[in-house]
Amino acid sequence: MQQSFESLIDNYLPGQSVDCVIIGYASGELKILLLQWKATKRWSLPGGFILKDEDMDKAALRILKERTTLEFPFIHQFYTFGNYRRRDISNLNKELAAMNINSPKVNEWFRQRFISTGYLAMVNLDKAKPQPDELSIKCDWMPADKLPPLIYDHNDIVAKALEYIKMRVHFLPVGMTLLPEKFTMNELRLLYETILQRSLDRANFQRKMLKLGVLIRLEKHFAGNAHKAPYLYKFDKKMYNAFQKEGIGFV
Amino acid sequence: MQQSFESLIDNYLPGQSVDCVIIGYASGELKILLLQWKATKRWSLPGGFILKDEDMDKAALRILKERTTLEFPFIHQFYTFGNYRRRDISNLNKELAAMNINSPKVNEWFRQRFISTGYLAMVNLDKAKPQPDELSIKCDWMPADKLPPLIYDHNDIVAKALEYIKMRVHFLPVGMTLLPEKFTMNELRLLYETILQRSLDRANFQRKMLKLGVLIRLEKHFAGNAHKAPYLYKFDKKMYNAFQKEGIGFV
DNA sequence: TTCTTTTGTGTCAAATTAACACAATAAGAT
DNA sequence: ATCTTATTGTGTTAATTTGACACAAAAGAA
Repeated sequence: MQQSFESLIDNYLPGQSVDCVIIGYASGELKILLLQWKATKRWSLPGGFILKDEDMDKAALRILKERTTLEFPFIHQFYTFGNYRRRDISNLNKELAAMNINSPKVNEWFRQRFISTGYLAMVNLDKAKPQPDELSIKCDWMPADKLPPLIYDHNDIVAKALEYIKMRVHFLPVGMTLLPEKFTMNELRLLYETILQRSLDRANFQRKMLKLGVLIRLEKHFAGNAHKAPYLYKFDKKMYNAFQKEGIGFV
Repeated sequence: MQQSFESLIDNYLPGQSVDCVIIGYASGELKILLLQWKATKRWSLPGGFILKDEDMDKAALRILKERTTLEFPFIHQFYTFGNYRRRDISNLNKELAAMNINSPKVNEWFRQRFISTGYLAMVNLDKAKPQPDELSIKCDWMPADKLPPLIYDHNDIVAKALEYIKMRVHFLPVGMTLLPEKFTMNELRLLYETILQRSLDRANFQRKMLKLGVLIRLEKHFAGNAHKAPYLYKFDKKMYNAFQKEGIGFV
């Protein structure tokens, strides 16, 4: 590993990184995909570097794919973090030593100042299979509202991402990649409530969503419960995409 | 200049830049501050580089101050442009030659790939005094809706900035730095119409703005016209700031 | 059957929006 | 002084949206 990363360094743009906030959703909770580093046991966002001939967006997609083995139809760049002291590297030597890395080149690489751009991706937890990389001990989903302390400014990055998705949900449909293919109106509303951190009136939410025109009603879903069976819905991809492309759909 | 920039290069983060979209407002038009380069006569946004020990936000403020000799109470980072081929440097040699720059170091600097973060600032045109720098022939306000072709991807950067301010104006007060200290309700509404690119009902706009609570009504303004004199208003800075700090004031 | 729980839709007041109305008024014209 | 013109501040009213709650239908268990 040590060798391989050292040899890769020359392919990357120095000083630039991408950090991905991968949001998943399960059992009424937003989860964030985190890595735990072998050496330090500290948690961080999955991130990576940009190849010298690679668009930054493409780098984000590549990194996302590496971590989740999924393709993402939508990713959202939400902010770039450029504070001088955003990364605390005071323990870098120890950390690299603990990883058995003694290459001066690698040391120098991580010692640089990095400006990092945050990308948000959303994924259905059933589909995403976290893949810890060689430097990480674990790769796990953690509840967004009680994350452990993360390295550098990664807690700030997550906070910005959550703020960003909260903003989006106010005027754009959200859920395509967070929910399974078919879902009930209740599941969709619970997702919205989780994102917005407040409860929404069931009746009014349903009316509003149906009126928007991004949902297609499917067959009923008999869950075996002793009560009326809800309809299943799926997103009307054309409408959903149209909304996404409109960008911030004001005016 | 050539010498001085060459000597400055070592102080800057390589591959990183900041581009500023400085929006001004006058006579019912949004204007963008542009520079015209001596050598190529081509127009560009005012931009600059980030000092190695400088926060990126601070770099944006510094660059803005250099161009306008103003302090900005608010700047807004809106997007980071990281496409591999965003800068066309095919004529770089000619351009540098035309500027009498033959330093290989400077050549190499501009030949790098840059990832650039866009910052938006808004300024009252009466106050801002454009300062062409040594490499620029002109420094001028141009109407936002009919800009000349700009270098690199700067037209895209402006488009993103205009989209961003359009978004902001929907849920945050805008105008503090764009309008003079005192203004009429009509002037404020015209600004909003210019940003949103559509007309707004005069009566309803007035009611809504007053209800928001960010305006303080001042004395009447007798313009010497043969009709009823309008009130002047100023922003209630406390309220205005509160709105800004709430960030994207959703819930 | 009856009971429990959840769903889809209904209702209705309150708030907001959109469109237009109109008297008040500043200053020039008569 | 009075009339005229253009613009302003506020009023009105219908249409639409929002928020809160109501209620019958329905699925399965008791």
